[in-house]
Amino acid sequence: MFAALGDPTRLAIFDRLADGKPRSISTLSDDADMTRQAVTKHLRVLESAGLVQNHRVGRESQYAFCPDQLAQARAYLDQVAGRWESALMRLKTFVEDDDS
Amino acid sequence: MFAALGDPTRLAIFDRLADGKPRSISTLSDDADMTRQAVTKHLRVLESAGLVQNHRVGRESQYAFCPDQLAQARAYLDQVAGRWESALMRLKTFVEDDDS
DNA sequence: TCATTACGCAACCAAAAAGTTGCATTAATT
DNA sequence: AATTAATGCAACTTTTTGGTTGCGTAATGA
Repeated sequence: MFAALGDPTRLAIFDRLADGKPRSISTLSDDADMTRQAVTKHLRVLESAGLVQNHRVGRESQYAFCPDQLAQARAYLDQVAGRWESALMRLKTFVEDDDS
Repeated sequence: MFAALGDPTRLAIFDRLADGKPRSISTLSDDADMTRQAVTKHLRVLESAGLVQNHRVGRESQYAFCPDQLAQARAYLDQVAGRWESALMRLKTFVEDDDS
């Protein structure tokens, strides 16, 4: 998941789709300075990371933002931050105890 | 930053350092099934992403958790989630207006 | 002092990732 | 029916990345 967002191109696409509007591959390719195939590959990566969803309509395949994994990433970061905070707390307590 | 956490080995190291205790390179290498040099490289990547800090003490260099960038990542994800939420709101309003 | 421990640097290698090109296919348009 | 627009598939090239090995150096300890 972090790996999927780790590429600047993919992060840009992801960021762009965060407004909720689904977009076709060619639409997304238009203002990316690379081939449609390259964009397609990136979209597949984002999709298999669960960050984006695809469904085909007519002759074009629409990619849309998918919030589930995003929430999971936030939860993980929160958990890490929590561990760090409580470690700080223990350190503070230790220092205070030592001080008395 | 996402790229730095995108590698499983680096994520493991980062996660391990989240308890606040600084650790030396060799300590971190001991229970990683790879060379010390490989671990060193990963630590450098984490450091240049601002996720970890290094300071040398005696003959060993201690790497410690660094919360700043973590907070920034959380802020970004929150912002994206926020955009998504408000997009949902607008859609809901639109549907309701359309419904009346 | 001499061995050992912890590290840095640089070259090297293999595998994966990013991107391209060419061609085939399906759907929409006229 | 013929053309065009949107995509898929596959092979290929080029960088990047993850990892190793070899060697040199600074700090520790006996």
